[in-house]
Parts: sequence; structure tokens; C-alpha cells
Amino acid sequence: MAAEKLETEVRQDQITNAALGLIAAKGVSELSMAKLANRVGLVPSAIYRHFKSKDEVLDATIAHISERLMNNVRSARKETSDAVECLHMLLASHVELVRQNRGILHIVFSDSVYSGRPLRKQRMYQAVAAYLNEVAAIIADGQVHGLICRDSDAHTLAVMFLGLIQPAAFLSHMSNGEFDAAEHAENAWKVFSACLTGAQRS
Amino acid sequence: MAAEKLETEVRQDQITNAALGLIAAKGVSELSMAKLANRVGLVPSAIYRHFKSKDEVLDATIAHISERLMNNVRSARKETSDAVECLHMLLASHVELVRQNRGILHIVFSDSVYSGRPLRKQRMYQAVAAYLNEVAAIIADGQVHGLICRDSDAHTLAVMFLGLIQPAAFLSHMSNGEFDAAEHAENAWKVFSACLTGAQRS
DNA sequence: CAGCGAAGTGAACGCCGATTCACAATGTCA
DNA sequence: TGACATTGTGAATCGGCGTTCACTTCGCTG
Repeated sequence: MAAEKLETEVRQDQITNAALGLIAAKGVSELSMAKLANRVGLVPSAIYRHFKSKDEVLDATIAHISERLMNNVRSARKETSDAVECLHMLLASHVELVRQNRGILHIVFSDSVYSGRPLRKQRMYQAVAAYLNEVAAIIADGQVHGLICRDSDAHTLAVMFLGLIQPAAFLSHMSNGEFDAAEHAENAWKVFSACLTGAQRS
Repeated sequence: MAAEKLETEVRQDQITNAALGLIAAKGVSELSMAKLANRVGLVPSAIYRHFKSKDEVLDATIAHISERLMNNVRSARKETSDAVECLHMLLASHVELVRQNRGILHIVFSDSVYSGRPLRKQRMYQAVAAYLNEVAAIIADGQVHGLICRDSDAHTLAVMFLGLIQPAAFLSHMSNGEFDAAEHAENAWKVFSACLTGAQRS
């Protein structure tokens, strides 16, 4: 029975990954210490060698996701200096990230994760806000260089950019993947980018 | 102690309203039969006189919301025949509905509501899809009458329309109302409507 | 090789929440 | 008024889940 002994660091990684996997399959509310331990090949109480509580596991899992998301932004920004192109790449990588990690959707579209944990909710909001600020910065950059029209506020456009992804992700989530988020994102991008660049008739 | 005796129909209304209120305040995961009963002025077991289970309560609550949403669509459609104007009104009423019933956000951005209940999830998806079909119909109408350019698929535009609301609602939800959804919707609408009508330069 | 700390085990605890059931109160209709 | 159905009550049940703890096992280090 006895499971192999591994360092806490390794176990923490295994555990957060297992958590994300379980969440992807069944939703956040179906995540229990028992199932989690079972998936890692441990006994429930063993989890407490590596995390103080279930909340800590969730926090770590979320932090893990946030990092990956921000990496996306950074790499897109380094790839090109054309703001419009950059946004297009960011859109694609964002959709892809979500497609490969369905657990992200379950977490974002969850409330059991936040209710009764104002601090976590706040942290998540700040993460999203930080992401939007990055997007707004890219847009503002495009406006300065004349690639994007200046009629609209960069921040409004940033939220609209999120609006290209979120409903698609939501529909994909609700339809269990039947709705093709990538396809919609691509179609919507055509409209939106025309909007960004084309409205220079003022 | 004994609570007044009321007809099941009345109680069912009271109960679903109380549920929506509790959800608005604390989130779906904080909804319990005990709190629910307490809010209505009953004892937990009394709820079972009017609903077979907690799931039934949630189902009824959701159905209640769906109805209101569809009413919004209908009344907006009857108000005007100008497609663009109609969408604008629909946007406003949608934002207002969500603003006044924060519980809706908690339900939509929940997973405890769906996980393990594929039927309910499917029903919710169909409700959203039906809403989008209505929006798409309005847009298609506008395209026929030349008010909206025909470059893009009506359904894509409908999902984008949802994209004007959803991220704003999400941010408002995450920031506990700090983010002003109505304001963003209004700003985003300017961009989007210009997009709809203005792209007729092809 | 002795010992010490880190990692794993399994049983048990405590809590909370959904649901049930026998019983009481109420309202209606003949 | 008397019977029957409906609604409300309170106690009890039942299960699940997070967490704790005393103990064991493993692996490194002096």
C-alpha cells in the first residue's frame, strides 16, 4: 500500500495538477480531499503534509493558472510590435489555454471558489484587472502608432477584447465543448479588428 | 411559533424569491434548506411540502429568471422596429436586470449549480442559445433592411453582443459592484454599433 | 549503524446539511 | 359539526467531508 515518498515540492505540483484535472472533469464543487488524494495515489491525511488546508490547495491551483496566463501575455508581446497582430496572437493563445485546461473555466465560472473567501475573490479580480491593463497597454500603444483609432478609450476596448473570449468560453463550457470557441473567436476577431483599425473615418 | 398556513403556489413563489435573495447575498454554495426556510419563516422540513428536493427549488428559481429574461427580449422587440435601436434597448434592460438581481450573476457564474446535473446545465445552455437566436434574428432583420452591414454572420454578431454584457457583468461580479457594468456597456455599445452600421465601406 | 526529521497511514472526530417521518394545527366541504 | 386533505413542526437519521492524531516507514546524515 505505502506510497513512494516524495519531496513536498514535487507533491505540491502533483496535487495542484490533480486538482485542476478533477475540477476539469467534475467541477469545483466535486473536488474533495478524498478524491484528490486518491488521484495522487495518497491517503487523504497525507495531503496535509504538503498543504495546511483545502483552501491552500485551491489557492495554489489558482496561482498556477494565473502564472500561465500572464506568460501568454508576455510571450505575445515579445513576438511582435504590431499592436493589432499582438492582440490577435494573444486571443489565439488565450483560447488555446482555456481549451486545453477546461478546469480553468470551471474555476472562473464558479462561486464556491469565492463565496466566503473575499480575499481570494479580490486576488482573482486583481489578476483579471492586471491582464486587462496589459491588453489596454497594447491597445494604447497601437493608438499612439496610428494602428488603432483613437475614438475610444483603450480600457473600454480592452474589456471588449475580453468580450471576444468570455462568451465563447462560456458557451463552450455550458455546451460541454460543443460550441466551438476558437471558431467564434476567429470570426469575432475579424469584426473587432476592422472596428479597431477601420473606424478612422471620424 | 406556528407559521401561517398558505397555499403551495404562494409558498413556492416565496421560496424561489428567498432563494434568489440568499444567493445574491452569499452565493449559491451558501444556499441551504435551513437558511432558506428561515428566510421564509418556516422550518426546514416544511419546504418539502412545496418542493420535492433542493434541486427542484433551484430549478424553479432558474426557470423564474429565464422567464424574466425572455420578457425583456419580447418587450424590446415590440418597442421599436429599428434593429439597432432595439439592440440598444435590449442591452440596457439586460444590464439593468442583472444589476437589480445580483443573484443571477451568482447562478450564471456558478458551477455547483451544474456539476452533476447535466440536464440542468443543458437546459440553461438552451435558454442562452434561445436568447442568442432572438438577438441574431434582430440582427438579421437589420441586415435585411440595410441598417446593419452584411459582412458578418448574424450569429457571430449575436455572440459578440453578449460579449458587451458578459465581461462587464463578470467584472462587476468579481469586484462586488465596484466595476460599473452599465457605464462600460454604454461605451462599448458606441464602438459596437459603429461597427454594425459603419462597416458598409466594403 | 544509530537517530532524527520528513512523508505516509488509517482510524476517529465533529460538523453540517439534506431528507424523512410521526404528529399537530389548520382550513374546507358535506 | 365532523371528517379529510393540506400545511407546519420538531426530532431523528444518514451520509459526506475536512481535519486531527498517534503511529509507522523511509531516507539521509553524522
